Amino acid sequence: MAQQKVIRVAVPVPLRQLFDYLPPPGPMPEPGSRCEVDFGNRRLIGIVWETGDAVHEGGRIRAARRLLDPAPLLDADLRKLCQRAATYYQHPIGEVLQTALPVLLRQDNDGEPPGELIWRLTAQGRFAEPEQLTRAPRQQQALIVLREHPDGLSRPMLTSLGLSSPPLRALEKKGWAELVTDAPAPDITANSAPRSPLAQPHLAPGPEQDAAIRAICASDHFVPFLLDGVTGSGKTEVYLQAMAHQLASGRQVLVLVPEIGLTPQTIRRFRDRFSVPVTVLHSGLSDRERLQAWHDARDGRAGIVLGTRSAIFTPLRKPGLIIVDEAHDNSFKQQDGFRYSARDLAVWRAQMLDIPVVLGTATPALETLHQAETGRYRHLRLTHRAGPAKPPNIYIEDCRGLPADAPLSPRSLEALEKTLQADRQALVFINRRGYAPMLMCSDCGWQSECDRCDAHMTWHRAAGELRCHHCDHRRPVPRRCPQCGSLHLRDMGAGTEKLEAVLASRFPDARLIRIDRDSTRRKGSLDASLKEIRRGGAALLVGTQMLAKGHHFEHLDLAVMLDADAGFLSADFRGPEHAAQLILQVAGRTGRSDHAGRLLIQTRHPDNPLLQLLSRGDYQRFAHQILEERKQIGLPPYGHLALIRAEALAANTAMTLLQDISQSLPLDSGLMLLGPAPAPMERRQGRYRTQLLLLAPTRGLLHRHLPGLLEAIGAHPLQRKCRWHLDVDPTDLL
DNA sequence: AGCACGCCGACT
DNA sequence: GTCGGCGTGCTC
Repeated sequence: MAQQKVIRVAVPVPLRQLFDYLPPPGPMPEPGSRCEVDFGNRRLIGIVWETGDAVHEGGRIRAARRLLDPAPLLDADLRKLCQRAATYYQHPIGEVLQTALPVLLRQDNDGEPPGELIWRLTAQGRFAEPEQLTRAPRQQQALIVLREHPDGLSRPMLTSLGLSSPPLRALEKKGWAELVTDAPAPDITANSAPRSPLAQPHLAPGPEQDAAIRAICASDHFVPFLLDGVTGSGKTEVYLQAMAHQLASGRQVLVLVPEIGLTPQTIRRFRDRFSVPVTVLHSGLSDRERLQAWHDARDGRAGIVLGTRSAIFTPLRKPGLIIVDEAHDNSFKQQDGFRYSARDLAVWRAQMLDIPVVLGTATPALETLHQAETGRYRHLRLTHRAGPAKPPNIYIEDCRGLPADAPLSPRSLEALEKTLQADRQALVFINRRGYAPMLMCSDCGWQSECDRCDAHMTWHRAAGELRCHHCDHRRPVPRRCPQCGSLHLRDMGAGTEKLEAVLASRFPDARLIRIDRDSTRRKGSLDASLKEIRRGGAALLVGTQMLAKGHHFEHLDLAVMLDADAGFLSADFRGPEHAAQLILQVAGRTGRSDHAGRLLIQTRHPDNPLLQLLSRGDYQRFAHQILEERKQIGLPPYGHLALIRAEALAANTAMTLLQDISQSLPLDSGLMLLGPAPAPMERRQGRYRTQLLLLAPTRGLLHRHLPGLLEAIGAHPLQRKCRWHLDVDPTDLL
């Protein structure tokens, strides 16, 4: 009898294997198609991963129920990417696919493009006059906008124009507007008459930009580029011109940006330059919109796909180029579940597609820089700011003599004052929300500690609460010390809220704008603040990372950075690298075309040689210094890391598990074990956390040991009492 | 991860 | 006498 044919299915369960099924009735399914299968006593939607011959070793083989897709949903390239990622990160393939597919395709949907929903005016609405709506300004605005776009507008477009649903619904009720399904846009990769993808002419590139553009456009095969350009050197213009080259020949471009970088300004810059459709994938999309975007990309209707981390899995009909902007940014690494690096996947995907990939940044991750310097990536440098702009000046402000309760030094205050007097804006950057990071009793020494974490609770003064920033546990601020009843409670340190108060009393007439997660919780309030800033005029901005990343402010002359020391003193070996990237990013936010900006770094370690290098704006030398240190101890990029974290409710469970596991490794393997040791914050959200770090001189050695290690954990009796995961190439060790 | 099976404590 | 606690094992 001939061998029975089976399909091997990737099922959405956390198991590192495929499951064999007999093919469902009908045509033999192709890899990449979804099918419904019985699994245990559940029914699941899996992806046919491969076909093969049945090997019956006792295990029964059930028949798949039905095939959902007549043609594969995932093309061969995307399957290869997912497979490689599953192997590399040792993550269950079924869960990798959950990340790669839009939610609606993980379910029993027909997989057909839904057609885009478009708002447009009805015949009646076209004769309506905005003056009739003076009492409903939002509806009036909606009516005006829709009048200007007779072909209608999609919800994402309306959102980007600042229109929300309620006023549109109100117009619909009046019979003036309607929601219709749009006819599909044309496939831009099809062989239509060649036309220019440009809606606006390019800017004239400088010599360095020109060289970079030529180099990228000259490669019609896989070449990884590091576009290493200081802030203001015009990386975006390089992207745009390289993109135009691809778009003109009917190829698509995939652009990845950090989570926080997907701002309306960025999107507008791409939309303004090109006449081809720009599809934006951001967290605000509904499942339906996400599915629509996925199809637009796959069917070639999207010329440019712009998105965050997970956009790396977008199918492309005819891909020509991949760009990763701010490629050093940590948000490209997923920090839970399937912990992939979208930056690394971008390079793999480009390699599989045999197309160029550009990693653009002013402060390359040391891994990336090392690849460029060893010749594996092509290093394109933009060393000058475009136009007459001068680089920002960075000053180290010695704060050793500063009293503990004064967050700003006299010199910083003076600089802020001068900036205000010049009718310009200044930013006070502090990476800490709330009023004060802890409350303390002057009499008995009690401190505001979280009962679930080894951390202090932050005083949020306006909210009248103590909050733990690690588990979000909240409680009212005690009036008396909970331990001794004393009334002498005082706050230690400063957060954005206190800075705001300090500045308000020092500069009572100044306009103050605070931007952090607390002040921007309400929808639209971030936009309102940004608008306020862009309006110009003297102002003091107080903010966290949120303000430092992704936005450029025209009127900002000065930045003061308050807690730069924390990064340099961090237990994470990448602390200084990340601190440097942040410092230069903040510095880059200052200045204007004819006037150099200024950054004051307040520090209690003014002699730190690394800080000295940064104050000269010399990231290259800073990076080489750190690379040299890493080389000595074999840390990345000279060595390769994997981290196993485990946590449990009881104090020693996770530690015992990891100890047993680490003993299962051969001693002479060449693998270096660091730990198991308690995590830097051992207790978090009521769980005790332990970690085991594996360091290997070669990637191969590291990866050879991972499957066995995971198997050992899976077989361990304590495994069920622990939550655990493996992080390959961890970026944050804390 | 789910989900069933299985074996010991306080209830209609 | 049963409902239900979560330990253990399995999923083609």
